[in-house]
Amino acid sequence: MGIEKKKQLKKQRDSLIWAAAKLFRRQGYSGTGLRDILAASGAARGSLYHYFPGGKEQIGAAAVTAAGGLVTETFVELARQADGPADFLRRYTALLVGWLEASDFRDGCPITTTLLETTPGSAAIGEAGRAVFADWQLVMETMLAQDNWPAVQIAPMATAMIAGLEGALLLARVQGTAQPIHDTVGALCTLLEAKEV
Amino acid sequence: MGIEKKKQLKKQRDSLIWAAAKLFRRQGYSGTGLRDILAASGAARGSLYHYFPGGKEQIGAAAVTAAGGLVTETFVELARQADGPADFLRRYTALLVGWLEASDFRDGCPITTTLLETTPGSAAIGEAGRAVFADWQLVMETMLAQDNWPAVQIAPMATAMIAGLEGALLLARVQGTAQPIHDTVGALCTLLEAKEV
DNA sequence: AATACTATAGCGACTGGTCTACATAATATG
DNA sequence: CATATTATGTAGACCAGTCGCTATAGTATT
Repeated sequence: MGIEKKKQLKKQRDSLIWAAAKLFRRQGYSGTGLRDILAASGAARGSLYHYFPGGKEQIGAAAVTAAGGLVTETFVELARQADGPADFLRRYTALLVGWLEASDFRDGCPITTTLLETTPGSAAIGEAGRAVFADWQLVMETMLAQDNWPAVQIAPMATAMIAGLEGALLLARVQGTAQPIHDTVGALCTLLEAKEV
Repeated sequence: MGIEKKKQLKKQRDSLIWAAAKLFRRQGYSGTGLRDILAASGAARGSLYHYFPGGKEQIGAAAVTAAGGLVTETFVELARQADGPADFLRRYTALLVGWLEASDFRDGCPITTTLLETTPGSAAIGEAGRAVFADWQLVMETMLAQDNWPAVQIAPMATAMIAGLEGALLLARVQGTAQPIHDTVGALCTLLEAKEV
């Protein structure tokens, strides 16, 4: 009972984190005020500083960790279902394009903007971001290893996959089209299916 | 004489634009105040609103156009010197890594952060960004065409090159290492040199 | 004399952060 | 079991500082 109660109580905390993550994704870190987060989550100012005595920076780091972690979970689940890295990318593309179009290309990567704004100014947010990228990298590397890629090619190829996705997402948002994602993923898949790197 | 004089007078305007571009690149759009730009350029507030009656949004768009245009010029010059797209990427990588290390990974892409923050909120900045990306795309496509790529592959491959560079630059800044750039460019070069897409 | 440009004071709105008052919950003590 | 006591969490007023922007006075250029 105590545990469930605690979970209930932590609901306010979670609500704050997710409200912050959504707002940071759309308007960036500096462009989002604590008042926006408070209004979106319905919490009071006192609650925010109770759960996050470190203020905006701390909730920023928590939002990066939470939103990045959700992407990691999606990656892991998709990697489990997919038949190799190229199939993984195609499946993720389908999801990604769906989200983009549903939000009219407003919702991009939930951590990129915040990280670009706060690197290297905030050590806490930067560290959260590096941890997320490391998780993503691990998922990709595991997939490539299971696809029998030569050991020395695994890490670089995994990085190229993440970089390609991030860059394509940026272009897609700015241009308001999913085309950059299809083009970039197409190129990555060519590379992944050739395998003779 | 009149023309030169006008150029002289426009120096304040240019100074404002470049001060803005540098600050936006490091701290983002929302994170940079007009006071910062004024202080960095040495101009007075009145001058800013004289040259940019549209205020922050207008100087933001001008900064994107100017900084993006400088990158375009670098691309064009490098494309002229390089022996094909893969060589182009390797040469640009050398430059990029040099700039990154010289700034301790503080100076990334001069337009990415601003665009992510203001898309789709600001039509003017978004339009400036799309124009820059279109220029970059044209440079890449021209290079691929000269390298005798099949017509249908040219546009997607050009997009993938830009996306890869942008994503790698993001990862490099956050991780404080040039490795993501080397890895991503390596993968792109493999693709470019195979050509059997 | 007219135009182009500079300089600064000041506006209302908003920033992140602090502080105190208060409600609720868990624990301790008779 | 009932009542004190201490954590825990909520609520909002308030602060100094900064935001983008406007208005006005002044200087320089043509």
